Amino acid sequence: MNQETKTRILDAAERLFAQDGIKATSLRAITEAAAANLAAVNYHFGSKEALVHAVYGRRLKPLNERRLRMLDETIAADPNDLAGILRAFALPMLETALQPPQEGSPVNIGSLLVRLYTEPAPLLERGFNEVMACTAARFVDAVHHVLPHLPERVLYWRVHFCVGCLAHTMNARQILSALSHGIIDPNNVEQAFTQMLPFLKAGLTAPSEA
Amino acid sequence: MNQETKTRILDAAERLFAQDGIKATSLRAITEAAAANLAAVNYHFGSKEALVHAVYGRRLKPLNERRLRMLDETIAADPNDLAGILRAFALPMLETALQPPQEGSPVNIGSLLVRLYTEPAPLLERGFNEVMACTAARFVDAVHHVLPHLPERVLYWRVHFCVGCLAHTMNARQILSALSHGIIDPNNVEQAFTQMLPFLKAGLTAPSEA
DNA sequence: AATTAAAACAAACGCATGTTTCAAACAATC
DNA sequence: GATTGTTTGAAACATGCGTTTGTTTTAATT
Repeated sequence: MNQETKTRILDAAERLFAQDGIKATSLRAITEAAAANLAAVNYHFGSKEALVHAVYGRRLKPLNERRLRMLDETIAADPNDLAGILRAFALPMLETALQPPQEGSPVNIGSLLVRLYTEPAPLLERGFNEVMACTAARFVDAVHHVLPHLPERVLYWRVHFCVGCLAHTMNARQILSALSHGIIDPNNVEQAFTQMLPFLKAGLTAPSEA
Repeated sequence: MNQETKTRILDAAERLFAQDGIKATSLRAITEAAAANLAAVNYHFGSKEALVHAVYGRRLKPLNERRLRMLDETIAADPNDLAGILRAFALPMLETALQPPQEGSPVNIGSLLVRLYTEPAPLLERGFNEVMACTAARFVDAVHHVLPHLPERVLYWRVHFCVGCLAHTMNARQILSALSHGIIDPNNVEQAFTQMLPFLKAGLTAPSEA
């Protein structure tokens, strides 16, 4: 069983989905970029939708597993280490999102993720959302343990804002580059996290009005 | 000169673009929703791309003008009023993004905006980006005046994070709803702003590591 | 060497898209 | 009331899409 072509198609599709969107990426573009025949997608995956699922499935589960593993380790060491929690929350995402397209292609998952939530849609219902949602719930719990005084409603809002910061940092890189007149390199993982950490920490621990 | 059909098409296109995306919305869907003939789009606007420009042009400029007017008023009253600056920055956006589709349809600009930055793309280059970018630059200046000690690099990062919070609040409403098990209404403008304000304020004024 | 399964291939299918065409209906003006 | 310019209308255009088909090539097995 030769998986080589299959992998080439996955890599090409992943890159093109992130770049242009799922609906806007044709099988012809994918197979051309993968140096494969047009019919190969339907042969190896069955349909375009099945290919989409394969593309996401390959990346999403390992990523969230890594985030949860880091979270568990942090909590085991010190359940009140808010910086560590935020590190587990953000760093794996930033690494896979900002890293320049590596050899072998763990390509920009951030751009890939944003498609999941903005594409016309029948994808969101179909399962991948759950994996993200349950990871997010774990972080809500972890933050809640550090900040037990926060009303539930405030907690949810603030975690939501954290997700927004992270998502925007992963996806709107050219905006940051333009906003800063080019003096910031939005692909610098370490800098992104170093800047993000105090911002999120302060936001989460801010005095709550209600 | 009968502008009625033209307006009906703009309204329908705006709604469908926000809902399904630009590329995924066909002229047939638009003209059907607008109770107009298929050829009407090309007659009134020239092409689909020109229609897209018309849809955005109608909403984006007035919105940013309102934001800048609020910003000017705030600064005139007290140039160190960070909360007022953030209010001018976020509130007009939240109102047009979260408000349920009103009569006459100042429809969800948030969803519309996110399309601008995630759709395949030749849109971004074509001008609308500038209007948003120059508004953002004004807010950078305003925040910089309140927090003159912040290094430039840190300032840009933090404003970028603020944009992320705002964008995510406008667009990922179903995520917040799910995350909070339904106890938060993500369309409540006042609550969104009330929660966002202390978060952003604390994030912007946090001690900076570098 | 013959057989068989896996993989790649070129070609075509039916369908939806943006656009164009040209005639019909309408409105306003002289 | 005829004429002119504007707006609608139905149909067709070419193009690109996802998918299917039948055949050929490749690789492994007997």
